[in-house]
Amino acid sequence: MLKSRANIKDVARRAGVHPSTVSRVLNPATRSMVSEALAKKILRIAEELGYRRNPLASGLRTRRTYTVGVVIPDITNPVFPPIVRAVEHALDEKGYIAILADSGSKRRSEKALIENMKARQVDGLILAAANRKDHLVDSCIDEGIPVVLVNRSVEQHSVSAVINDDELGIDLAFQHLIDLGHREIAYIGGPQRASTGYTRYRAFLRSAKQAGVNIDRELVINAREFTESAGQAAFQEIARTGKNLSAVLTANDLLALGVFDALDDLDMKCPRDISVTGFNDMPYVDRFVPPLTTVHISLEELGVQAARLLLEKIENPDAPSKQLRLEPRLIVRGSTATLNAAQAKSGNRVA
Amino acid sequence: MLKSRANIKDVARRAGVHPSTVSRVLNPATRSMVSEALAKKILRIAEELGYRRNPLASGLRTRRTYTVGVVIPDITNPVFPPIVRAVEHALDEKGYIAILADSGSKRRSEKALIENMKARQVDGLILAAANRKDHLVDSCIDEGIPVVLVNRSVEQHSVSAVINDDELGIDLAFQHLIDLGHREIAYIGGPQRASTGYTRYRAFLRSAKQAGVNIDRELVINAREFTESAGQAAFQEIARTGKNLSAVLTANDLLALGVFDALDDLDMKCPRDISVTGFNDMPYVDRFVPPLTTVHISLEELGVQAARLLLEKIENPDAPSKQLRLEPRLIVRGSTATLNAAQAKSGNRVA
DNA sequence: GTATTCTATGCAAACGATTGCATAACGCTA
DNA sequence: TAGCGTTATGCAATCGTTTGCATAGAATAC
Repeated sequence: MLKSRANIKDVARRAGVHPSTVSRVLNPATRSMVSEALAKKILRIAEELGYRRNPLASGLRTRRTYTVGVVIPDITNPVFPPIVRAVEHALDEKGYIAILADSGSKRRSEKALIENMKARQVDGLILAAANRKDHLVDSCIDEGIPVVLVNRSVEQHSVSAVINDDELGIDLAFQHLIDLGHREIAYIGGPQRASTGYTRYRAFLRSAKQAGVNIDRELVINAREFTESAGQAAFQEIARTGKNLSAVLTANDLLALGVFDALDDLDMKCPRDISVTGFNDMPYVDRFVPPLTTVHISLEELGVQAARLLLEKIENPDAPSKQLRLEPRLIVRGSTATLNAAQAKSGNRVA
Repeated sequence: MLKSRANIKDVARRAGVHPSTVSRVLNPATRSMVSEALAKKILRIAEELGYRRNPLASGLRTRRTYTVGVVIPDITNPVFPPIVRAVEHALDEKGYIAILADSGSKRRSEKALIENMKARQVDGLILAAANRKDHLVDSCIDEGIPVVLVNRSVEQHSVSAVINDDELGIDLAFQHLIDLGHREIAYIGGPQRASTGYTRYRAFLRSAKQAGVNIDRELVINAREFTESAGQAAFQEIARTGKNLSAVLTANDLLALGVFDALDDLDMKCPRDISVTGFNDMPYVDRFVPPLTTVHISLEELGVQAARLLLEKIENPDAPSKQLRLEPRLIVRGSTATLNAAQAKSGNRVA
């Protein structure tokens, strides 16, 4: 990195003023402290020299770096790119940059990532992988670092978050299956340490109860991770019970894809033999075999609102934390179908 | 951001030494300048206090921020997340962070993004959206900023890049179609300002010439962008010619998806009526209707090597630039089929 | 014991930008 | 013109870290 860029001293030298005057002119909040004629002259010279403030330097002094750490569990999970893009664009509009960290599945690594970001004096953090009980989130709050969670919440309610109405989403999917005539419904959920996994599971049980449908607990499995392979394994486990079922409601789209894979292995067809629903409406699920019926959440809105909440928190640290709950909707595609006569008579003994 | 973190002065005070001594101990390259006993004491205290170096401060002094700018055109294009993840992981292993910028389709915005990164003294840039003639790349090189291009190259050969052997990839796809008996082959390419668009187009023409196949130039269209909608529009334009064809070779997977959409609109089936090939093997193409035959490139390897090349360039700025060319391979799935008798007889007059 | 050489540590300045305080300059009034 | 009040600008220190130079202290040789 060559020293080829103009700095404040260069501008000051050419304008024949002190660097502090240049600084005051370049900051709109202090510009009125300088005479208008001189301010104009300084602004012109700064532009001629292509001067750009160095946020490293100013951040050292002001403790504001215009930097936000964005920690996600897996950028290749199609749910996250739209979120990240929306976050990055919203931050950029306000002069902030996003430092991206993909934590993978290792929590220890995430601790290091966050420490790294703290050392760099990030102005705040957007976290997409918090656990319901999350020491990392706790410690950031304790240190006064603004934090916003995306699509997750923690049990400590003083943390800002943008989430979806998971209860409504699961209920929409459940009612859809009921309306199609399904009664023997399996559930494949996600890890219970995540609020989405926990809330969607409880919502499933409640929807069933409210619909007066008796759920066979052997048909309810919470997978270790929200992945295709975990979904596949969970369905295989359900298949081994030999129980009757005609539909599977899953806690996210990747789990549903895993169910598709398992059905392929068993020479079964969705939705002919088993109807399947997902959650998230991640990109491209409309192109799958079959196109996935799923609960749509607005990924972009998640990102935009997360960035907005965080910027507010940065500007006004003492303001109370907010939870924004977005409303999902059901998108019916080809993975769910009316319970047919053959299914109703013998069920689908998947063994 | 509260001032709650230990700094070098805190460590020095507790150790009873000067801050410069602490600095020397904490840098492995200068540790031997301090006595072993004192070094051990300082390291222990630094750990007790949870000290972390602040790269903003050290970067100001040393002009090394351990920060890399990563500029991509669209994080929601499934080709990029695996690349970004690989980049981010490789950088993280060496103590660098990735500043992510998603430029969208606006070149002006990209100029601002890069200027923003320069102001923050990034140690280098990884660019995934360079044009063949690219003033932004030129200016970075002129300023001595290390740059590595991903999946793109520029005509100025002194720029480091990780690319794929596009000629081989296109030839593999072309030969595959020839082997299946296709002779009336359309081509939908990408923007010619991108090296991938240009090189794949020329490779298509050359493969046809070498195979002794006469290509109808009305069946060759280079789209404005590498998007589904551009691919769809391009195929619609080809359909309007009323020319016979039995296969479409596209320059990337998104264009191929656009062709799928256009075929749906025309009540035609792939591969029954038209075989289609893509390029990149982006995630999930194996789940589409039909599963896409495509040229596989290793996205993760692109990212890993880009990060590696850049780190080398940062460490050794005067070393000659390198181009790394990765070998693609064909993945045959369900979007291509043998030319059938009915097709061969009447061709597919798509009008 | 004294002089010389080597080693370990401290000092001060640098990096780029900001800001509280001091004061020079300007404007107004008697 | 002198005195007072206000405004505009400069000064110096800060932020956290690094590093060339100076020198105190230790070790060695005579």
